[in-house]
Amino acid sequence: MPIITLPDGNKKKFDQPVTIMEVAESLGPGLAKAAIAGRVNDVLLDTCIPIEKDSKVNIITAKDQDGIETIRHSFAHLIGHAVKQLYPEAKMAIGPVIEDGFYYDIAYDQPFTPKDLEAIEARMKELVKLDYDVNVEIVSREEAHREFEKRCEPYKIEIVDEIPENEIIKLYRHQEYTDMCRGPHVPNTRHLRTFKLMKVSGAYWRGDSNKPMLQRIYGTAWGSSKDLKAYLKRLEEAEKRDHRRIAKQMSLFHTQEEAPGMIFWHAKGWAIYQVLEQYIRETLSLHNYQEIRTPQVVDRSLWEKSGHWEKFKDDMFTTTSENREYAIKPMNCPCHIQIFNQGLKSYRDLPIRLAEFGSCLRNEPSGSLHGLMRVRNFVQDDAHIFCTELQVQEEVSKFIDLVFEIYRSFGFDSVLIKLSTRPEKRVGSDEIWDKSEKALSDALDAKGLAWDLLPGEGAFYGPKIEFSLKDCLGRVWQCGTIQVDFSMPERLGASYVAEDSQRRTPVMLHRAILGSFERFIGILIEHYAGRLPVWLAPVQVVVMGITDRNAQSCQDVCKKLSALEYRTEVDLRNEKIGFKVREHTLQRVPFLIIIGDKEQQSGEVAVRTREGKDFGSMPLNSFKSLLDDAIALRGRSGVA
RNA sequence: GCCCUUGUAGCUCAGUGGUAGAGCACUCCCUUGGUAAGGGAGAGGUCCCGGGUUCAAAUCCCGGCGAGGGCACCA
Repeated sequence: MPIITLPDGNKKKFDQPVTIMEVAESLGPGLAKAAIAGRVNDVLLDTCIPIEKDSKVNIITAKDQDGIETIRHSFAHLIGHAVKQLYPEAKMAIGPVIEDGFYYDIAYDQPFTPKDLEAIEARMKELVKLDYDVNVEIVSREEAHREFEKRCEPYKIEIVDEIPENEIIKLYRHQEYTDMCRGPHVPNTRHLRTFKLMKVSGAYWRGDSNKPMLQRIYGTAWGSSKDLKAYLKRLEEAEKRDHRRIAKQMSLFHTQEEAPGMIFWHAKGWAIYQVLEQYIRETLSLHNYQEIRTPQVVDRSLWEKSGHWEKFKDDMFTTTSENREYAIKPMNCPCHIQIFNQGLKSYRDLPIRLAEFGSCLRNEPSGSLHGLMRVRNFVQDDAHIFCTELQVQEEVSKFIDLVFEIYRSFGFDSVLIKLSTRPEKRVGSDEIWDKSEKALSDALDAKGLAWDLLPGEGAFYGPKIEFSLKDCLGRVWQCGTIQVDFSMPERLGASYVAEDSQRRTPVMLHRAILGSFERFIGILIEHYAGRLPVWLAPVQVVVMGITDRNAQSCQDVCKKLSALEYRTEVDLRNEKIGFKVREHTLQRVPFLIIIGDKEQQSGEVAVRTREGKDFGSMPLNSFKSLLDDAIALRGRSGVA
C-alpha cells in the first residue's frame, strides 16, 4: 500500500503497487499523455515500473531536462531500429546520450555515406509515426546473452558479460528490434518527434585505439521544434565565429601544407600577438618574475635525464649534427632548471620565478591539428617558480590572484577551477602529496573560490589546479594551470642551501595563465567574433577622406596618431565614403575617422565606431582621450 | 595515428569523360561622391601532387600530401 509523495508535497495512497504511468493517470489524462519517465526517490525509471513502497515521485515530461535526455536516449534506440531494417548485417555497439543529442556506434563493413544518413533519418521518421509502444523486459544475464546470440550482436554480448552482478538487465523492445539499456526510455514513440541526424564519423570501440573502429552516427533531439531551430542557429553562430574563418577575413594568419600545424602570422595577427605578449611581460615583471631565454635545440641527453625522451620520444621533433642527436624543445622546464642550477642558491633566494616566452615544438598527431587551437609550434606564457615546500601555498595564492587579474583584462569574468589530486602511478611520498594537495586546496579556500575536485587526475609528479574560462557562447576553455612538481628538480639536480646549511631540493611550480598565445588568440577571436577590444584590435583607427581634396589632412592625422603609437591606417582610395565605411566596419576596425571639407576647415575629425555610433566632429585631442579611455578599459567593457 | 568527407581563380563556391564558370576581390577608365556596396572595360586557373584506365582525365581508379568533422592522443 504505497503512499506516493508528489513534488508539491501532496500525498496519494494506493491500495496496491502502482506504476509511474498509473500515478500520472491519477493526476490527470494530460499528464499521463505527456509522461516520459518518472523520478522515484531520485532514481529515474520507466513509466511501467511498479512502485511498491512509499516513495517520492516526480513525473518527467518533455519539459524536464531529464525528459529531453530520455527522449534523446530513445532516439539512439531508434537509430538501431532503422539501421537494422535497412542494413540487417550491421552490428550495434553503444548508443548513449551526449550534450544536445545522442549517437550510436555501429559496426558495418560499408561506410555510411551522407545518402545512407538521409535514408536512416527518413526511416526513423516513418518508424516514429507508427506511435508504437516501447516495451521493457527485465531479464537474466543468460536470457540477455541468448537474445543477442540469436541476433548476432557480438558487441552487445560483450557488454552483457561485463554488467556487474547486482545490476538489473533490461531489454527494450522496439517492435522487432531489441536493445539493452539501463533506461529509462519513452513508453511510446509518439514522444519522439523533433530530431535531426547530424553526421557520421569514426570512433574506436570502447574508446581504445587498439580496438576496431566503428561508425558513429550523431543526432540531436529536442523537446520542441523551436528548441531544435535554436540549436541549429547556435551552431551556425559558432561557425560564423570560427577563428579560422575570421582570421581569413581579417588577414590575421594562415597555414599551408608545407608547414602543417604551424602559423604564418600576418602583420595584423602579429599585432594582436605583440599586445598580448607585452601585456603579459609587463604584468609578470610587476609580480616579480624574471624573464629569461633558453635554447631551442637541446641535446637528447637532457631529455633522457628529465624523463621526457622515454615517454615522448615520438612526439618530439629531433635533429642531428656531427653525430649528436638533439630535440627541439617541447617545453621549457628542463632548461629553466639549468638556469636555476647556475651558481649556488640559498633559501634566502627563494622563491625564484623564471618566465619565458619560449617557442616550443611538439609533433602533435596530424588528426588533432586545429587552426590556432592545436598547433605543433606554440609559445606559452610559461614560468617556473622554485620555492620551498613551505612557500607553495603562498605562491599558489599569489598566482590565483594573477590569473583572475589577467582574465578580467581580456573580458572573461567566469572562471571554472579544478583541483586534480594524486593518480595511482606517481612519484613522491604520501606525506608530500598530502602537503601539496592541502596547500592547493587551502589556497583556493582561503579566497572563498568554488572548485571541483578531480581525484586521481593529477600528474605523476604532483597535484595541479586548472583554470578554465567560459566564452560568450558558454564554451569552456582550459587555459591556466599551476602544477606542483617534486620530481623534476631532483632528477635534474636542482638544490638550494637551507637554513641548517643542508642541501635541499626545491619544489618547482609549473604555471601558465593564457596557455599558449596561439590558442588564446584563437579563443579571443571566437569570444569577440573578431571584434576585439580596442587595446587588442590590430587596426584601431582608419582615417578616410571624402574627396581627393582631403587626402593631405587624412595623412596628417594618420601620421599624428601613428606617432603616438595608435595602430592607424589611412584609406585614400577613389571610393565613396559609404563604401569605405562598410569595408572597415566589416574589417571590425573600432574607430573610423572621416575628414571632409567641413572637418578640414574646422581642423576637427568626424568619428564613428564599428557599432555604427556617430560621435560627430571633435578636435583630435578629444578623439585621443576617447581612444585612451577605450584602450585603458582593456577587455573589461565586456563583449560589444 | 584511425574513420568519413574534401582539395577548381586571391576569396566564397557552381560545374562536367570531349577547348574551364559565377559573384566578390584585383588592374585600367569614367566618376570627387558626407557615414554599410557608383558605373564601365580588362586581366586572372598545371582544376593539390604522382601514377593508372581511356582515342581523350580537372572529371573515373590507386597512392601521397593538406584541409574539414569525429575518434584516439595532448609532457
